[in-house]
Amino acid sequence: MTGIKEVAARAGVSVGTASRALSGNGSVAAGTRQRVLTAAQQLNFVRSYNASSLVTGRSRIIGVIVPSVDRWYFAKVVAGIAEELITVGYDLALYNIFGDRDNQDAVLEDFLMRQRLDAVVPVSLELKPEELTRMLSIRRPVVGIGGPMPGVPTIGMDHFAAGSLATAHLLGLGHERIAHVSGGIDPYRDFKLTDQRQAGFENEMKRAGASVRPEWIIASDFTLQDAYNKARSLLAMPERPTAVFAASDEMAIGVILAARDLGLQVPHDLSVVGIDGHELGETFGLTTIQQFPRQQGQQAARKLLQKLAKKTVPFAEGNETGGNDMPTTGESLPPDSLHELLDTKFVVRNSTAVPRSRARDLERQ
Amino acid sequence: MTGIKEVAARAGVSVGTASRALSGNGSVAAGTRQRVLTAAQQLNFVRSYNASSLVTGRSRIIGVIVPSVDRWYFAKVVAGIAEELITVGYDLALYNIFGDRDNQDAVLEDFLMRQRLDAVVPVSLELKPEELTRMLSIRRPVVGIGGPMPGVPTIGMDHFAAGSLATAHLLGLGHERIAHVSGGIDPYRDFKLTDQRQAGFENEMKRAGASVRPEWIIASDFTLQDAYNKARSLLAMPERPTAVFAASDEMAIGVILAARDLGLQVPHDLSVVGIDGHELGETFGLTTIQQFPRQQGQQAARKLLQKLAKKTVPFAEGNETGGNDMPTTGESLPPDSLHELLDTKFVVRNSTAVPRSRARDLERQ
DNA sequence: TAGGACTATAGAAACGTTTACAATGACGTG
DNA sequence: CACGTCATTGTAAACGTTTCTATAGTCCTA
Repeated sequence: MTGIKEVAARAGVSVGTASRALSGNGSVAAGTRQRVLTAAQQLNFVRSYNASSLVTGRSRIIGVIVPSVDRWYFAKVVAGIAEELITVGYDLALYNIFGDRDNQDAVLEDFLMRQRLDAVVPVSLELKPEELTRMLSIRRPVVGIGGPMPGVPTIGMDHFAAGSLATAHLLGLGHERIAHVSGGIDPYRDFKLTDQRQAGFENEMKRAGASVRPEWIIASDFTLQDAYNKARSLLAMPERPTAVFAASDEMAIGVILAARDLGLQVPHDLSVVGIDGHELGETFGLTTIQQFPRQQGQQAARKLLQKLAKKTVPFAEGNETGGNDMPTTGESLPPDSLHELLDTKFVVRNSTAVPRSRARDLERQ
Repeated sequence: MTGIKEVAARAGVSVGTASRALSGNGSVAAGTRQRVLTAAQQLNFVRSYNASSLVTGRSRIIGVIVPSVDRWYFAKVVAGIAEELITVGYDLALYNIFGDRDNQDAVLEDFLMRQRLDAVVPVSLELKPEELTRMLSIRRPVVGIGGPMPGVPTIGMDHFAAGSLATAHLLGLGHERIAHVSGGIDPYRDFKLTDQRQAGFENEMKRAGASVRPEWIIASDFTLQDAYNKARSLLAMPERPTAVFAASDEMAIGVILAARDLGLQVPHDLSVVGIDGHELGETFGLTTIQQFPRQQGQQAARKLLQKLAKKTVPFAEGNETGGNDMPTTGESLPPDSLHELLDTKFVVRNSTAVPRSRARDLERQ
């Protein structure tokens, strides 16, 4: 194993000088640096990250905690973070929680504490206050993705606004009997996003004077399959909605498939809106509110790297500068400069239309 | 920062003893161990992984290299590996190549060399011989997932057998005009799996005396969207196949959707088979050959951990013992004990049936 | 009871870097 | 010309563990 000692020896300098030449810290005469560099190259020297981590206290590893990498959203987020980190030579340590609280606790205890992470990106993690405290106690920068976390900068989208927008779109087309498929069961039970999207829906309905029927609020789990099954039941009822707002594209497509299998025509018999911007939506012509998880990941990573750059690593930040010019879509969330909302894009395709009854009325005129 | 020194002091022992008590290596009196343990707990001690990595030479980090985490197969594989590693306290460093050769090179150079990985899992990586040599030169265990790699143990499925099986199923139903949608374009151009699945198809067709029409071999990219588009062209032709074997479920579903949109009935006008076991397949009633990427990941991880357990880390292994009782589905690959083939499961649902013409014949009898 | 085989412990030397400190010399300024 | 400043370098002390070596004690057996 060829270490920095050998390099120094070959270049005829001390290890200190060699280290300075190699790392770029401290001043080294141009000629000397060159000699060290070529010596290193000739010896095929690679610096031991362990050793330098030990003394510098920074590992160049960033932890990413996700509920489940194999879900569309999380996979994209991880890809975004990875994309950003790879360019600057940081490693990405992935912790997959599987929506399991025990796992989550284990991860928080076992890994975050092992001083080996320079920073952490919790994504869509619903932490209890004491867990949050624990996470912050490692005194490393934390940038979350998903919902806001007290005292932690986060990147996300405006769920309430998205719910409102989707609903307003349907109402605007003339729909009054609108169902909502939410993602609130099992592993995602206490995800705030579910409540917020639903709140946006209900709020908009109320504003328009449309009634929200409890039996038309369907709790699903973000999977196409489950939404399909539940939509079949819903749409088979004697009285059915003319439109469905699903809290995710996958669920929306489940609804579309269920409708098709029941012989209903989308959008004429049933309009469907989703949220996400899932690739599947293109093929199905799904009207949706696109978010950009990959960019959320990138943005979080950039924010983190920026924090890492200024060596000062505060425990928890009261308030941040320079975060106030962000696009705060709608007035749904209190202006919290810690929680950065990324823009979404409303994409109207042909899964939504004027309801059949209304269309007849219009023709008649 | 409370280190092992403080713990030792509080327990009234030397650091050596404290280390032995905490790590479980070497002998420590039961009472002493207990005292050390409680001291550690009281001081909230957490061992510095950097320091111990430095001296032991093992980092407890395993690198996983995937083309793109946000693809179904890779996400599942990563989840499987993560699941296995989390239980034994290993960290997972994720390298997302994005199907980009430059990135791939950068990763190989920058990361594998940084002695910080205890082992590497390349998944579906097509390496040039010199790259393979380089990867093995880090003298750490390597277990691949996907195709076989010379000198490296790998986990995968039998692509040729799957191609044969899918085709035989269609032929068995009476189909003769069968098209194949393969996954051979752009980022996946030189994936061996594409060729093998196609070879299985062609071989089986030949055996049955059915003709393989070049214009019915469609190169796609594993995405639903692209397969949908290409299938629309294919199925709109005056003469069209009665069945399609797609090299992945996502593409198969793209074909089904295209057929539906053209007014064709699946399975009566068109039978479709896929490969994968994608969850979407359930909703579409897709006949498919299931593979289990998550289990492939787990298996690879287990194999790796096992290698890691016996400290001896060979450079490259000529041959392995204990790997010969594996399920070698079909006679498609030379029996190579390094390449472990995991079982697949043929799931017949209702996207395949006797072709309409044949059905009429049968009725007539 | 003497000797050997263990067990439990302390002490100190690694592991491979970075960096604080000190020393040297060159250069510019009053 | 003397002195301060600055750039360059060497030396050695960290960083926080693990593990090797040595020593003292304990127990068993011949």
